[in-house]
Amino acid sequence: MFQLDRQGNKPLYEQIKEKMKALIINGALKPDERLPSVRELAQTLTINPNTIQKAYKELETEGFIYSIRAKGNFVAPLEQKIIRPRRDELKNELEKIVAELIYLHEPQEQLIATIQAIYKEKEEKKDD
Amino acid sequence: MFQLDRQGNKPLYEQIKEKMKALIINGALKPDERLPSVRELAQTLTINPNTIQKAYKELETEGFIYSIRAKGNFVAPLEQKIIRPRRDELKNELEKIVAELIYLHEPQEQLIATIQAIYKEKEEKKDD
DNA sequence: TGACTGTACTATAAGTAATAATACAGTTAA
DNA sequence: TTAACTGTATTATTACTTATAGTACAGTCA
Repeated sequence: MFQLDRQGNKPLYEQIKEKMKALIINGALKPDERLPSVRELAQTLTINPNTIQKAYKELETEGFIYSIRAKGNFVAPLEQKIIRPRRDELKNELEKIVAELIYLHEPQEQLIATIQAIYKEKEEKKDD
Repeated sequence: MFQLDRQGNKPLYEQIKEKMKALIINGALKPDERLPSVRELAQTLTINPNTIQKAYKELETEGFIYSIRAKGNFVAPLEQKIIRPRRDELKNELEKIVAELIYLHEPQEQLIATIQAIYKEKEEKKDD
């Protein structure tokens, strides 16, 4: 499914969160699709089940997945009420990055071309 | 100069790094301008000088400031050889954010308008 | 029934973050 | 030259975080 970096950079549970989020966002995991169980994924990645549990728990509070006791963890369909605040957060992070790119003299046209390329790529790969 | 959030969110030294970076990036601190001394800033923020020192040290290894022993820490002028790798890092982070914005159905035109607005704002405020 | 699920709890070890107190050596202005 | 400032380094201590380990409980389901 994915691999982790053990060289003490980021905490393992943070890495798991990021990887899972990426799979959900790029559509590799569909809404209501089941995630690997905590024990299963722990064995695959050879880490402790508690670490997976921590990652899943935070993904749930952030609205990316939901969990059903004794059945599993599942990809949460997009909820309208989550969109607005999350979009605002993302735009805030975006502004910092763009500000630094401007500081590095990134031309406006070039950055916009980059954005358009990302949209085009996602448009082509979407199959949901 | 700025304030810190003591409610255990992010480490203090990380917050200091971010705030200083922001001041450098938006031009509030000019190249070769002197930063507050570690003891001075520590007193202002009522935190430990070692915490400031840690932040400054990392800002130096990241190329944002340089330090002269017994004189102070200073804003580093932009170095050509730093630009390329840093720009690549930023574009990488940018791609993750844009991917999530697309997941949240942000229209391409709207995102581009946001980017243009940021450029316009920075253009107006630039006085270096 | 048996094997799977999520969840909870306790304990332990290692690492990180922050504070505190000193110390040393170079700069600079009075 | 002195006094007050600079960055830097070191050691110690405390609290928190990260990760592991083991165990347990209750619900699901073939």
